[in-house]
Amino acid sequence: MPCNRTSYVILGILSIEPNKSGYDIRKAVESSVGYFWSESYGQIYPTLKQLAAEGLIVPSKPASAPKKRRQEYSLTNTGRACLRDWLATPFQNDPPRNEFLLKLFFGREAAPGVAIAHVRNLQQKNEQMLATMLQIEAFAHAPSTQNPHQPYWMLTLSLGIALTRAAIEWGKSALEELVSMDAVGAQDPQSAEVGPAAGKA
Amino acid sequence: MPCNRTSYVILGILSIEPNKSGYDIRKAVESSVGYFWSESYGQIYPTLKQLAAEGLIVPSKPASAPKKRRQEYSLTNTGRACLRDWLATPFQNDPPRNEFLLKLFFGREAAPGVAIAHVRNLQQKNEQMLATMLQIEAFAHAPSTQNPHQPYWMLTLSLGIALTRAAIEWGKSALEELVSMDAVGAQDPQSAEVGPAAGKA
DNA sequence: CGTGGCATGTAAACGGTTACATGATTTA
DNA sequence: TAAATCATGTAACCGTTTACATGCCACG
Repeated sequence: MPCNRTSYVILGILSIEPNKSGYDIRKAVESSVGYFWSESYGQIYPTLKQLAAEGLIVPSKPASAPKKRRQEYSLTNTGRACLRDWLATPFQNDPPRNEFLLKLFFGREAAPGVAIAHVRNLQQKNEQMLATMLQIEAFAHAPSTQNPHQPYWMLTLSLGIALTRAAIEWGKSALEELVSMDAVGAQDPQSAEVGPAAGKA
Repeated sequence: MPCNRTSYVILGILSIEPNKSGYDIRKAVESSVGYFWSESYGQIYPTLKQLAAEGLIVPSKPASAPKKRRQEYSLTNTGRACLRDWLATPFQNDPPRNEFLLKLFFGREAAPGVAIAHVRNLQQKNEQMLATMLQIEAFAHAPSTQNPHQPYWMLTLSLGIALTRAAIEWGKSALEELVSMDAVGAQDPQSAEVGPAAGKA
């Protein structure tokens, strides 16, 4: 009866590939869902104990090298059922927290070049991210891997690519706008009403 | 010397419009940066005390109605300097946590219609969000409001619009793909049935 | 007079990161 | 044998949400 997301991430990873240790799971999270999720050891190890106590996973020693100080886990049937239940319930995304947008929103208060620097910084990160995502996509298009999960993985990847591309396009015009604002010149701060958004029905 | 983001959000809001209470600040956050930030009373009220103790804001009674049980605050010079310092330092966005993408990633484990339902759910949310954002944009284009902050606010808005549009476009093709996957799966006698519950090693 | 909104706060619980501690195993 | 990496775990701390408690004020 877990309710925290860490549990489900672990169950999900183990549903794809059993016999993983806490260490493995962390690596797997990083390299698979790393662009939209993360887990730390401080979460993983206690949660593994808890899941085992609840019977959703079972510990086992590695068959190949049973002497190693290494504890592997696999899904039980109830664990798999639990994962499926969670998958079938509506998602609820966390309230977004974007420090970049926050600094841009208050950008008027800062020195003229500050917002520009932030946008350039974001552009750089996004371009790098796009490049690696495209690499992954290209690699996945190779006909070698026939994996039943692949279509779902590709969908998450293509959303990432689409969003990053949109952000980069936005960044280009935002930079133009900010540069032209700088050229026009700075004015002294005044109070005004706080906006926008609000519509607030 | 604050370092938590709540402090800076409060300073930022007060930099735009002084003489706000904790209650006001919460409303202002919701209606201005609400699409990419949020603060709860449990954060705001203690932080206000702390900021006042540090001399970054000053409490005052409302001039119009000094009898009201209401504590307003305004920025001090050091408070404004502190805000500016923070604005000038590089942003670092939180590791993203997207439950939708998580459920999509593990979608193969669920019943066939589950991923489709999630995407449709997301589409609906995004379309509604886009509509309200466009409304705000239209409203802001009215020549009435001449506000020095407006260009920065509009930039955050236009990023929101761009990202949401991209997500909606992605959603359309994702739905097509998922529907066709379902159709193929239904035809294929072996992969049609249960997922990896019985099989899948 | 009662309801709903304004307004301020606090305590508990939760989720999560970070830093630390420890030691085994592999490889150079 | 030294260094890197595999591997497990814990304790402290931080940020955040939630639920709760309180009471004022305006309006019908």
